[in-house]
Amino acid sequence: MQKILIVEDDEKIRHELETFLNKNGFETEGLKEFDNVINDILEKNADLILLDINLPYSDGEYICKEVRKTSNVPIIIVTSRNNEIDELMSLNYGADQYVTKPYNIQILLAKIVGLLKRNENAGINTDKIDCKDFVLNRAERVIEKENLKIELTKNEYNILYFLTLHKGKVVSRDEIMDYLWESEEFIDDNTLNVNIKRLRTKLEDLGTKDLIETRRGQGYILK
Amino acid sequence: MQKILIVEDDEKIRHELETFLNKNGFETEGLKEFDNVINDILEKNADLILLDINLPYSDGEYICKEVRKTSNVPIIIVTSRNNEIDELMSLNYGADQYVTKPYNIQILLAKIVGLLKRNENAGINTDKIDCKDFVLNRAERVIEKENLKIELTKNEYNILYFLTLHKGKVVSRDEIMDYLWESEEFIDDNTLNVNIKRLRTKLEDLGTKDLIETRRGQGYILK
DNA sequence: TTTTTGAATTACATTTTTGTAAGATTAAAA
DNA sequence: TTTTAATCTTACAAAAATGTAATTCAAAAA
Repeated sequence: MQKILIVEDDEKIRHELETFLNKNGFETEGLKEFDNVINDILEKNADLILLDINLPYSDGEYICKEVRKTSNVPIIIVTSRNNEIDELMSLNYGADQYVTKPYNIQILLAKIVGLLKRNENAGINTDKIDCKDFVLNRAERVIEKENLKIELTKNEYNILYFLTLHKGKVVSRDEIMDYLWESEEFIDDNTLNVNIKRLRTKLEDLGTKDLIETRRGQGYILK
Repeated sequence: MQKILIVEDDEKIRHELETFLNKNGFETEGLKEFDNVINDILEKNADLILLDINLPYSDGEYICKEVRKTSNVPIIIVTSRNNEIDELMSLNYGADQYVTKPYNIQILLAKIVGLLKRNENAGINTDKIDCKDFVLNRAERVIEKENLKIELTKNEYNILYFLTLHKGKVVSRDEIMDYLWESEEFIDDNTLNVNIKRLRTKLEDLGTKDLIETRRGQGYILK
C-alpha cells in the first residue's frame, strides 16, 4: 500500500484528510511536530507528500526545496494564499502540484493518483523491465521472479537487455555480437552460442522455460 | 535547445506563444493539421507538448491519453473550460499540468521550465550522473570524461554510485560496506581499502584528482 | 616528540568470468 | 533418407575480478 505523508498543522483538516485517503486505499501518516520537518519527512519514506504551506516554524516553500535536494518524492503543496505568485513559487521550488484551499477533495485525489502513477512508471522505465515471466532489474543487473534473484554477468546482462529492447522481434546473431563486442578484436562466432547457453541456464534456474527461442538462420527472439 | 510542440488551432494564439517562447530560449514547433495528431506529435519528438483541449477533429483528453501510451514527454493542457471537471479529467488522462485560459504567460513559462527541469533530472538519474569532473554512465557502468571512457568493475561501480548518491557528504566505511556486501559472509575490513584504491586509480586514469577524500575515522567524501 | 591507530599500498591466492576447442544435436536441404 | 550447415553442449584454459595478508604510511593523540 502506498503511503502519503500529510504535513499539516490544523489537526481537524489533517484528520479529515487521513480518513478520506484511508478510505481510498492509501496508508497515511500525519506530521505533528514541526521543529525538524525536513528530517522527519525524509525518514518517513513516504510515496507522496501533501504539504501545507503555512506552518508555524518553517514555510512550505523552504521545506519543498530542502526535500528536493535529496529526494524525488512527489510533493503536492496545499496553499490558502490563492494568488498567482504562490503558484509560481511552488512550481519553482520543485513541487509537482499545488492545491488551493478550499479544495475539492476529489480533485486532490485525482492529483495524488496521477502523480503516483507517473512516478511509478518513471521507476519502471529506468530501473526495471517487466517481461511477464521475469523482471530484468537494470539497477542491480539481476533477473527476478517472485522471491528469486539471480545475478547476471556483464555478457549475460547485455544480451538479455538487448533482447528485451527488441522483445517479440527476431534479432540476428550479428546484431547481438555487434552490441556485445562492437569494434573489438575478432571474436569466435561460437562464443555467442556459449553465452546464450549460459543466459538460458540462468533463466531456467529462475523457473522460466524457453523464453529465448532460436530462429535457425535468423537469430534469436525473446518471447 | 529544447523543443516545445504547440498543438493549438487558433493561429493567433499559436503565433503569440511561439514568439514568446522563442524569446525565452525555446525552439518551438506549431501543429496546424489535426487529422493525424497523435502520429504527428510523436514524430516531432518534442521535449514538451503544449496541448489545447478544444481541437476540431479530436479532443485533447484523447490525444493526451494516446500519447501517454508510447511516450513520457511532459504535457501541459491548455483549457478554456474553467471548471473542476476539466481539471480532474486532464490529470487522469496523464497530463502533467493544466492551464486555464486566459492564462498568465509568466506562469505558463514557470510551468514549462519546471516540468522540463524535472524531466531532465529524471533522465540524468537513470542513465548518467554528471559529477562535474567526470560522468558516471550508469547504463554502461563506465566513467567518462571528454573522449575518455573507463570501465568499472561491479565493486568499483557500486562504491562510486553510492558515493554519488551522497555527493558532498561524508559516508562511513560501514555504510559503504553494508551497501556492497550486505548480509554476505564476513568481509575483511581492509577489502574496502583495496577497492577504494582501485576505484581511485581509475578515476586518476581518467584525468581527475583527489575526488574521493578520506575523512579519517569518519569515512569518505566525494567532492 | 613519540605512540597509536586508521588507512594506503603492494603482492599474491582464490574465485569468477570469458573465450576457445572439439564433438554432439538438430533442422532443413538435397 | 542422407547430407549439410547451423546451433548446442561440455570441458578446459586464459583473463579478469576479488579478497586476504603483510607492510608501509600518515594523521591524530598522548
